Amino acid sequence: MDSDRPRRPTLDTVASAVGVSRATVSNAYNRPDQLSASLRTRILETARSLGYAGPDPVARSLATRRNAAVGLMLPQGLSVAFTDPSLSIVLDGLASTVDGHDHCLVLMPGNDTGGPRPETVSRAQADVVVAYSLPDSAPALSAVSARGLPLVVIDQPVISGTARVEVDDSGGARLAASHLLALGHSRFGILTFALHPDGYRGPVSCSRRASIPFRVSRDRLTGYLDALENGGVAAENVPVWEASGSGRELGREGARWMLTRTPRPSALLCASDQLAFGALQAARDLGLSVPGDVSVVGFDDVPEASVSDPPLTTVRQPLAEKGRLAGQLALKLLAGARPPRATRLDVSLISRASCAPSK
Amino acid sequence: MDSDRPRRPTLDTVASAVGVSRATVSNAYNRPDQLSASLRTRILETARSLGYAGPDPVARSLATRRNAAVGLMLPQGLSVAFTDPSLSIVLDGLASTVDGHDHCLVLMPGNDTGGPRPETVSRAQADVVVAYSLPDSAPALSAVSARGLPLVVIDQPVISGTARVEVDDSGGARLAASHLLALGHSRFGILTFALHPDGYRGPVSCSRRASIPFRVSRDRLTGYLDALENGGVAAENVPVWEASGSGRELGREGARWMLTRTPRPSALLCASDQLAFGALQAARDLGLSVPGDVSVVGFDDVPEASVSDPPLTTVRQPLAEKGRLAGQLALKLLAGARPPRATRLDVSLISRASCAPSK
DNA sequence: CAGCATGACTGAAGCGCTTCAGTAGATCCA
DNA sequence: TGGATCTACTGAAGCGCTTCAGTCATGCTG
Repeated sequence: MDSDRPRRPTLDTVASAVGVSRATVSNAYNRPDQLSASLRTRILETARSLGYAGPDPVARSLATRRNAAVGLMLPQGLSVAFTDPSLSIVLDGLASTVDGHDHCLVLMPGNDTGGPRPETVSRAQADVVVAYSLPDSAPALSAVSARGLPLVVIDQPVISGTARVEVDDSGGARLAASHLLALGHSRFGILTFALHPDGYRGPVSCSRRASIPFRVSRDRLTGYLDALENGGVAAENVPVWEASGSGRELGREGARWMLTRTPRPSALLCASDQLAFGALQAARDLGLSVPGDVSVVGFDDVPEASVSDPPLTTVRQPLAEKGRLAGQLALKLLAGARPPRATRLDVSLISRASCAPSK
Repeated sequence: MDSDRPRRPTLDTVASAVGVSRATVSNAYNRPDQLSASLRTRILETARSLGYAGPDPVARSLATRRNAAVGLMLPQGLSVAFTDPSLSIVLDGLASTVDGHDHCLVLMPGNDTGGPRPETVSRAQADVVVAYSLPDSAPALSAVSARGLPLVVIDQPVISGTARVEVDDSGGARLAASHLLALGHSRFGILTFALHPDGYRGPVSCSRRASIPFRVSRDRLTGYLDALENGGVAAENVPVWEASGSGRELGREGARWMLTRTPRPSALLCASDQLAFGALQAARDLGLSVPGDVSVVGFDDVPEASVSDPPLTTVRQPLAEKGRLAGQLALKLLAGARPPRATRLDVSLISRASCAPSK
């Protein structure tokens, strides 16, 4: 307020105000043991009175070559992403791990191409990146490796040199399908979320079932179909509906289609709990009883599954754990560790009231 | 493992490989018009072949003194935050605006104190910060001003020198309450989300109604009560339940309490649609018909409100617009604009099937 | 009291990039 | 032909901080 410009104070400002070297002021903030306690308080007080808010994070990052930030790449825009409770839970595990270690989370929302733009990636101030369920060979992935940043992938296929945490999706799907087979069902319908990053929603043709870039969708779908084949149900006879996302309304739409077909399926396999909740609603809309007229299985076991009407039979995966683990891996890579072999988390079938024996 | 890692190439590496100055390489990336097209491609190709992924974002930020990142401060951890669809929508508006202008979003999740830790704030590499519905006088807010960063607040009280976007919460609440009064109701119950950042949930005592630090909760609550007083219903006779957040389950719990009181309210005013959905569920649990036995009004008008069972009468606020506006304001502040006066968005009552005349 | 740790602080070399005032040569116009 | 104007590129000064090899008193040991 007195000099030429209201330039923000820097380390130098403080240093010369106190009459010490810049290094000492830096130490006051970063290595309290390197100077006497009295000098330190003097420095900190002067800093406060000058309106110096501590070392500039960017300059610090440049000097230390560390950002204290982990980037998160999402397959879609944020609203789509956050409407999905299973993602929220994973994210929360990730964020709290990362925040607990004084690291920030930098969001890189995806767009239509199934992931963040490469430029977004190359401008992001992060020193490790977590990719959540991107389609195979998303451009964002190569952008990360071009920058030489360590990468943790969640729910993705193998990319060499990266850490990975995943879940046994096809095993879980088989669990679900086998459960329904054991209950005597023989007319099935499958509700899945996006198989391709093109926004399509509707019945799934054969050609569309080939070369699915989203690993999770692919594994769950093939898990269902494999188990059904083993149970004597031919894949051709199983209608599949692809929703463009995992929203409840999308599930409702798909289930409506499914439940108004002839013959009507007696059991619905849903690739997520959200889709299953939508299916529950669709059944209600049509005056069908669950599980009286139709059985429904979900996937994820989000908290609401235990209190829905009826409570949902579903495949549990440890969502929070997944996020936490990804966060820990990211921090380890940051500390210089080599990427460990993939961690695979277990799934299990949680049987509730949305399934009943076939009549 | 820390040994001779091949140092990443820098601008210098590329410059001397091509045989030009560093400035020219920089221009190749940032000001294509400053050099001949042929030289530019030669530089870019050499860069690629050297494995140079473009200017380092941190160094660039230091030199330009801009981060191309906006920070977002949230009142709570991410899962709580993202479970709330209204927040998701706001966030999406914000994120897409910001991403569309090549800016990243840096997340600063809150903790128990009702906002991010001050250290998180002072280390964040953002050059403008958006605060979403923090409690009055959260420490994070002073941390922002200590750093001299421009600030945009959403749903907050006035903080001088900041931009602000808000909604007429008390007006909306009055709309909702007046609607029910007009339908002849006289026994009310109010379901609100957190009034204080202490995790409490349960009935709200008088002392707790004083000095509520969350502006939104405060305005909606007083809006309801004002309108009811005007309609001849004394505030003392209106039970209020405070949920610790805005989750559906929390609403269900509160509504159960409300609907099992004697006398039973004939109308429930809910501070969010999520709480209202929970109330719908609670009514169903208790075998009560909505709106036959009890009328329910929400707040927000999230997409699901139009398809719930029954469709929800609610107060609409332009959520996506709120986020978009906040993003635009942030970008403007970044461009050097002075904080404009607060933008207040309109609300309106959307009448659906969850309310009926009192019997 | 020589010899030697120890504690407290400093100087200066970066970290990788942007930017701006120049400069050298080519082009143009009269 | 002689300036004026362009075009294409360069040199060097930062941006604000960390860090590491010193320096210099001071206290401790035998």
